[in-house]
Amino acid sequence: MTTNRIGKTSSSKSRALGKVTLSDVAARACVAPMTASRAINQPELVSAVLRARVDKAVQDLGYVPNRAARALASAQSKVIVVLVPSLANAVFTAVLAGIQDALDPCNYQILIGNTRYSDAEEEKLLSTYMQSNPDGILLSGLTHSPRVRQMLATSRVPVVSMMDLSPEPDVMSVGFSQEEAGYAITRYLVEKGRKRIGYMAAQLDERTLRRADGYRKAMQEAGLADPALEMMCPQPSNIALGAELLNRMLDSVPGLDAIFCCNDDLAHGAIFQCQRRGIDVPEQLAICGFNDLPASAWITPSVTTVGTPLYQTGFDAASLLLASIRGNEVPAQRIDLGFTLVERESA
Amino acid sequence: MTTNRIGKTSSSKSRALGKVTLSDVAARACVAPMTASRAINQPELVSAVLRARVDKAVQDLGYVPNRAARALASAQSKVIVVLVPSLANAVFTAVLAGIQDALDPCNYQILIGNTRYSDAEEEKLLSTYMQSNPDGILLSGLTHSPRVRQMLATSRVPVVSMMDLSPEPDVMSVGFSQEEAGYAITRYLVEKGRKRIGYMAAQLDERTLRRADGYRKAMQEAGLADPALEMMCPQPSNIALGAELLNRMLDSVPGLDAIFCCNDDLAHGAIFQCQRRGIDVPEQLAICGFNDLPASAWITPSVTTVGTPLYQTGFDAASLLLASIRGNEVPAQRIDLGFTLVERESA
DNA sequence: CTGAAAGCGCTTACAG
DNA sequence: CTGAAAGCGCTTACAG
Repeated sequence: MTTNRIGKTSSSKSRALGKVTLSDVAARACVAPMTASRAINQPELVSAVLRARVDKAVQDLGYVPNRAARALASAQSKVIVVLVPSLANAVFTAVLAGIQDALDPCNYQILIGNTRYSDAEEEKLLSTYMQSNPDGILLSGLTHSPRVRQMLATSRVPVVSMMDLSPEPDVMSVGFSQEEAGYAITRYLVEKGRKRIGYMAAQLDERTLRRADGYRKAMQEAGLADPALEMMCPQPSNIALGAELLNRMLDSVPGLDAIFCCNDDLAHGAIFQCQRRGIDVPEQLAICGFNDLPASAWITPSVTTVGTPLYQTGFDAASLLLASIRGNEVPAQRIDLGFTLVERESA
Repeated sequence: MTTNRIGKTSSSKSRALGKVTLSDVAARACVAPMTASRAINQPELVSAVLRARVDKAVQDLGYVPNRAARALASAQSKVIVVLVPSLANAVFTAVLAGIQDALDPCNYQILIGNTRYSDAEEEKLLSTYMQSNPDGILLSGLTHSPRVRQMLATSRVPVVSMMDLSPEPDVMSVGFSQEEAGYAITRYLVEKGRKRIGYMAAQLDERTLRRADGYRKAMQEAGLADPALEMMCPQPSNIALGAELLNRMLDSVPGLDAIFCCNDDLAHGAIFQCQRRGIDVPEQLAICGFNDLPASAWITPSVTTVGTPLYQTGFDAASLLLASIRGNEVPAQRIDLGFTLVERESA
């Protein structure tokens, strides 16, 4: 009941935070700091009486453990670093939701880094986050700069790559084959009888390029390949760019009758622009997207696209990382979550 | 050139991370640890000769500072906590982008917490993050649970609230008046001659409710108020819900000739559904959104909405927090960034 | 089940 | 400009 601090030991001398420490709790509970520590972190190892005294002291004093001190003493940070190339892109916020749900029960602190599709940013973020001695790292994609690879290697911290599958057996990865997905959707258009199928890509990150590989493979097999059909644009992907690139492709590619957009944003922009220009989709021009973002089901015409396991990728990648951190039998080094073809009105 | 570790002192006994420490660097550079620390953190205080020796040792050894140790010794975490109610919502990723840009040069570590619009989650996240002794906190919104307010008060950490303006003089806040914005867009519809103006809201977070206040005020002033015009739905906001709520409002509100949607997602869904049902927007039904998300300019009809200073809110809130942390003259406790009416085709 | 000692890796505060 | 000492708040490793 009483709230005056009996036995407060931490002097308010110099560097202290002036906060309640474990020693304060211990003093008030009349136990050793060690016992207070156990009562809080491994209560089953402490007798009921002392545990109750410590609990009460924690309450009375409003004790908040100091994470830095614990990390230092235990050499365990309870930090997991997640690096994504974008937060503006709904793709990665969906992945993040899965990660959060998987990590939530385990009391890890998640350090989210936004690399903005830049190797230099990734290096900078990683080297900063390495100072926190993360217990594990979640990375987007398979290809990284030499410096990043080196930091990862020397740190010996478990790493799981998300979004694509690694061919290397010792790399943990969760996602699906970007190339196969690109192949599948192109194949779909070919089977619909389309002949002049364009590929509209932005950002040109590694996933976009893998999808392009799949696209090319399908086009070659069908005898429809033509470099003029590819519109590769390094700018960030968004709706406005989709509209612009549609104009450009229409101008530069004679006979164009279908477009595979490397993501849904671009497809939305292309479809909106077709509406404005009075181009009938899919009659005159079939348009496909990628990732099946929420709007794709609602736009008129609704968007044929590739459904990708975004949330599940995050969830499974985090779970795999957790297993690896705990030294458990890792269920699989490589989790292929697959993808689905979502057939709608636009193609 | 040589890379064998002369003078490596950290024994690989028990708890150590087995990593290179400041002492290792100091030993290799033949200086005291203190000097090595200075050479790294305040190089201007160290002679050029020693600085060079330390730099070389850092390079040779691949030294990575231990953030936990520094935090503990200096009582400064260099951590800033950011709590947002959603990451799926583009509104908050835009705010986050501003925060990142403002904090980027200052070497702060950003801890992003997703409260999922839940007070309980907010409490849990905050109490976890408090263990990191943050130097500052960025919060979304003005209203928080008693426990959150208490944690904030006892910690004495600087806090800036984002998204709305606080009436209290001692609360730092950056954003704009949600109520005035709701009033302004409703007023706009009134002046367009609309009589039966509905309010479509989801999530029902505090901002949505303030906008409702503004809506009601405008409707009352115009003598058009009618509770039947309000569709308040606590579910999370998204396009699908916008479509569904449109159906419900059309069924339940006779004579409805306009809708102010509490955000653009809802407006998009409503417009898509109107397209499907063959309802002419804005001829038969005017539709307005809120926040001016990228798609709003591209949908047909393009969406009349309220442009809000999302990025700038994040940037200015972070800057204000930084100033407050540094104990600088805080330029203003309350930064009103205003909003704009974006007139397009849908209303 | 409980606790005294030592130490995690760094920085503050001081002395030279 | 440089450094020896002490300490940040906690946990490991050990002893009882």
